[in-house]
This record gives sequence, C-alpha cells and structure tokens, in this order.
Amino acid sequence: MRLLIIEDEPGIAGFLKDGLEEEYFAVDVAYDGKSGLDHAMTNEYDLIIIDWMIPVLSGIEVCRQIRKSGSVVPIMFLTAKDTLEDVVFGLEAGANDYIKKPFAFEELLARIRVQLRSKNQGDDSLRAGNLNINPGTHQVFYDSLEITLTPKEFALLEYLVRNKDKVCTRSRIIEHVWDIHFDSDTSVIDVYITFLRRKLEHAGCGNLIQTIRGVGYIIRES
Amino acid sequence: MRLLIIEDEPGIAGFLKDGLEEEYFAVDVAYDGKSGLDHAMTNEYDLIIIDWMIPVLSGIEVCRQIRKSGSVVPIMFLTAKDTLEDVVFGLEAGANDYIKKPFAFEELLARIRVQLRSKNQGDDSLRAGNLNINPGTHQVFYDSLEITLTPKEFALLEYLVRNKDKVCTRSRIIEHVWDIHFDSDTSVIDVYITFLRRKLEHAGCGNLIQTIRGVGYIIRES
DNA sequence: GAGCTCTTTTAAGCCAATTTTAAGTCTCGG
DNA sequence: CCGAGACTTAAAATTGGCTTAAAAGAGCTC
Repeated sequence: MRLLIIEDEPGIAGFLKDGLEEEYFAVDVAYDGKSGLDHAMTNEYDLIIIDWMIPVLSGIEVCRQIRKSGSVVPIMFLTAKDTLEDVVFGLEAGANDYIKKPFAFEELLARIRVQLRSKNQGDDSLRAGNLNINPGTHQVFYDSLEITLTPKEFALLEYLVRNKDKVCTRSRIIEHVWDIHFDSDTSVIDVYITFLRRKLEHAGCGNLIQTIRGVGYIIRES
Repeated sequence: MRLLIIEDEPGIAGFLKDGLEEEYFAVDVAYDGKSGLDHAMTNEYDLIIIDWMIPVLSGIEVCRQIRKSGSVVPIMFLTAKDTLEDVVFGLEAGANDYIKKPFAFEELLARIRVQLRSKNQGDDSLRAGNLNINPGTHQVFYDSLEITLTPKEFALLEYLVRNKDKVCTRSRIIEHVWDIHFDSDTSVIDVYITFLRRKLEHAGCGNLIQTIRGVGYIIRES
C-alpha cells in the first residue's frame, strides 16, 4: 500500500515514514504543499496524510485541489488545531479523517487501517475466499492453516487482495509494492508471483492468482 | 510493561517511579495534566496512573480526553478525596480503578497487577505452554524447574508472553521493555533474545520464541 | 570509596534468509 | 510457427538476525 505524507517538519515526517515502512507501506514524503500536490497529481496513492500547517500551499488547499481533480483517495489531516470549526472546514474540503497532534502512532495506524479497509469491507482483516490476511500481525491464514510469508511476499499478496476482482497492472504493482516509479525492466514481480503461488499451492490454496497476459494479475473472489 | 504517572508532587512521583522500576516496569512521569495528556496521546502505555489534583488540566479532564480519543488503556486514579461522589465521578470519566492517599505501595502494586492481568485472563500468573511466569515474585518456572532471569530478561519475556500469539514488532518491544522512543540502531533486543533462548533451551523449553524476520518476535501457544 | 560481581549495552564478524538479477524455458495468441 | 511476454530456476547481492567478546554501568561488600 502506497502512502503520501505532506509534512514540513523533518522530524515528524521521518518518524512517520520509518514507522509506516516497518508496517510494510511504501511511503513518499513531500515537504510543502506545492510539491505535495504535485506528487498527489502525478502518482496514484492509496492514502494521503496532510499536515494542516504547511508552507507554500496550505493543507486544506491541497486537499481541495486533489478533490477538484476528481480523485477519491482517502485523505487524513494532521493538525494541532482542534476547534469544531476546523473539523467542519477540513471535512468540507474533502478530508476523510482528522487526527489531532499530538497523537499516538498506534492511533494513526489504526485510523489508516480503517480508511483502507472501507475500500474493502467488514472487519479489520482482509479476505479472499478462504484466505485471511491480517495486516496488524502480518499473518496469513488459509482456513486455520498459517502461511508464512516474507515481508515482500506479504506486501504483494496484501495489495492483490485489497484490489481483488480488479486487475492489478504490472506498473501499479511495482509502484505500490516496491515504490519504484521510473520505468525499469526488472522481473521481480514474476519471481514473487511464483513464490506466492508456490506457497499458496502448498497450503492447498492453488489457482488464486490469475494472470492477465500483457497487463498484470488479478485475484477473483467468486 | 510501560506505565505513565501523571503527578505534580516530585516526592510522590519519584517514589512511585523508583518503586515501580524496581518491579521491572518502564516508567514515564509527567508533572502536569497537559504534558501528561501529551505523553498519553503520543505513546502507547500499558497502564496510566493519574493524580486527581494536578495543575493546568485536572486529572479527571485528562482521563476524559484519553477516553475520547478511543483508547482503552487501563487508568488508575490517585486521590486524597474520598467521598462517594468523587468515586462516581472518576469512574464515569472512564477510570478503571481508584486508590486513596495515603496508600501502601504494596496495595498500589497489587491493583496495578489486577488491571494488567485482566487484559490476559484468569489468575494472576502468566502462562505460555508449560512456562509459568509470576510477575509478583519475578520468578519463572518451566514445569517445576525454576529459570533464573535478570531483570531485563524477565521484562522481555513477560512482554512477549503477555502478548502471546501476537507478533511483537521490534519498535514495540524497544518502547515497552526499554522505554526508548526514538529510532536507534541498537541490537540489544537481539542480544537479549539470545540470552533468553539460551536459558530456556537449557531448561528444556526450547523453540518458544520464534523470529518473524524483518518484523519482530512471537511466542505461539498451541 | 576501592574492588568485586553481576547486569546491560555496544560493536563486530558470521551466517542464513530475503531480495534482486539474469538467463533459459515455456506458453499463448496471432 | 514466431515472438512477446510469462514462468522458472539458479546464483549473486543484500539485508538483517545471531553470536560472541569486551566495555560500560550498577550494586554490593568490606
């Protein structure tokens, strides 16, 4: 899952980036509103975190511009302000959630998961058929059998399952899971798809990941 | 286990901090309501102790704010007041327990253990398979064989067992057991995991602590 | 407070798992 | 049947955990 953080204080930005990468997110950081908007418009993110008070272009203005472009990406505000007025303003500008500084990292993480899961549905774990993925504990179960995955394998499977019934193109996968933006002729994806298929097959959960030739992959639930 | 004490009298605060650290807790202290709330919001604690009468923001207000943020961390009040009215007030504000000053340190400790155990289950001792951990006496038994641990070894094992069947990430371990909050590239955890494994192995209880590479550790009960 | 022991932390080298690269083989669609 | 793209495999590169030894710190005794 790929996140954008728009935050001018390097300390906070670094802390968030490190913590979120530990949770297998691919994280980009922008240090002012203009460059943040730039990133948001030229890339596809699964969620954007914006500080209210940032230079060049205010957080709220960035949010408005993103919405104006038609994007429905979940947006969360970080802010020191906490009057009712601000909340209303933020939500009117198109934000999905709102977290007051100072905040616990755990709380932010929980709220991020809420936003991401709403795209999916139901409880906190991700499902596809009998496969159960728990992003909180980094565990995967097929029925009650646990499948042990490496970090990259997990991140790839998570991305495919979050987008189940949708085709995931190679370029999106390389962006969202590997955070690689330029064109490159690597075949990492193929290799990891093989790894995943082998482990899933071995657990009795074969044929989950289907190939769309020339495009990418899809996990179908039906 | 990591505690926060919000108490303005340095004498009492120091006494509590020292006493609780002697019991292997990782203890933070805040000297007024505002800074206390700050700490509570920006960190993850296993229990919070709040004095009723503190400057800037009253204890009860701090408690309300914490609950308002959705946190369910156990909260205990310290207070000189003891009318029924106050008790009701405190509990309504979201406190879990209530202890009147002056109090015996032993009693406070006992009540803290009650609050912490409710997260786990049943009786006072922690279990994982045939391993038995007694937080009160700092003893560890494998069947009837005692395993002698140093304070840090004990604290680490206790944290892992309290969170058994859940993955404990490195960053959570370093926060809850060592009380280190900033990013640091220490390898203390590795060293202590080695110490623990060696002692457990030696007692015949090998293979208890499993590594989740790139993430942390887990003790599985099953 | 000097000297001793035990605990905790730091640092370095080693080893194993993970990730990436690269090359050869296979398969689908035209 | 050809070629592009996908799959598989092996091996290189990298990362990160494990182990060890030694230094630093804490507590105790005399």
